[in-house]
Amino acid sequence: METTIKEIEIEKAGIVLKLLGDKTRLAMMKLLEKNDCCVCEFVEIFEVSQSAISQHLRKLRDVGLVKEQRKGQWIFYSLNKDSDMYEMVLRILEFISSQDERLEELEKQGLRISCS
Amino acid sequence: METTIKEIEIEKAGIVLKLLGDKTRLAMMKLLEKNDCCVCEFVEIFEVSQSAISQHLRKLRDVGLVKEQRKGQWIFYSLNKDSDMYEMVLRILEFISSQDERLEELEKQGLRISCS
DNA sequence: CCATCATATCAGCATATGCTTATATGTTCA
DNA sequence: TGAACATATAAGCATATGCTGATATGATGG
Repeated sequence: METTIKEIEIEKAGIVLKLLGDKTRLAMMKLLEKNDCCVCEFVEIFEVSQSAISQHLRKLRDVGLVKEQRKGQWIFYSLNKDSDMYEMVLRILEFISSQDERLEELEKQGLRISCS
Repeated sequence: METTIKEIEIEKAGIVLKLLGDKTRLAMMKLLEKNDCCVCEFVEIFEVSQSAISQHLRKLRDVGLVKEQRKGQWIFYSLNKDSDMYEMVLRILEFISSQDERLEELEKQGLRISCS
């Protein structure tokens, strides 16, 4: 049973692929595939400043790949399933090796608990 | 019947996605999905210099996404089916709208014939 | 061999990108 | 309200990227 593929204009696809073409953003998206994450978790996981994380998330949000949901003090990000690009993004992420060890590492350090 | 997906290290996938994240390269790859093309065809299709095309092709070749085959004066490029990335690339290209009108346009102008 | 065509490479430039630091905004809780 | 925490934004900088024009390399055919 073939699923129908929603074709995407090349300009739009190019924008999405460029976004995914950054190692940090790609890892963020792969993490979001399985777990919603808050900004502070990303900051712990990736060795960049909170500002850098925030800027990455904004780019992803600006093209509709992720959405945010505030929970009190924290803002949780998740994949935007309503995006035209969602299907393509999922297909791409299937090829990416899991990044969950990064989360588990956090868990061990007790850093994940802070946001839940 | 599910096909097994070959997972890719995130660094490597990032490199490929970044390459595909350029509109010109993405269109080139989409064209190559269905047709081998020589450099001069790309030059006619895209409104950039021969130098620019050559540089794009080099990048694609350097990471193994395409391969070249000389035929006399011309060099024909094709997708490299032996690449670790081939499967992922195909999956991505499935989502991209066809670029074949560009080739047909060439055909009309009689420019395609020159390279065959 | 030389002119011509096809392609690659080099050098330089303008713009895009990703990062940091500093600062602003928003939320919680005493 | 004010301190502390979470997140976003602004400004500035270094590097990456894509392009052009000039030139080099390689093949063809008289």
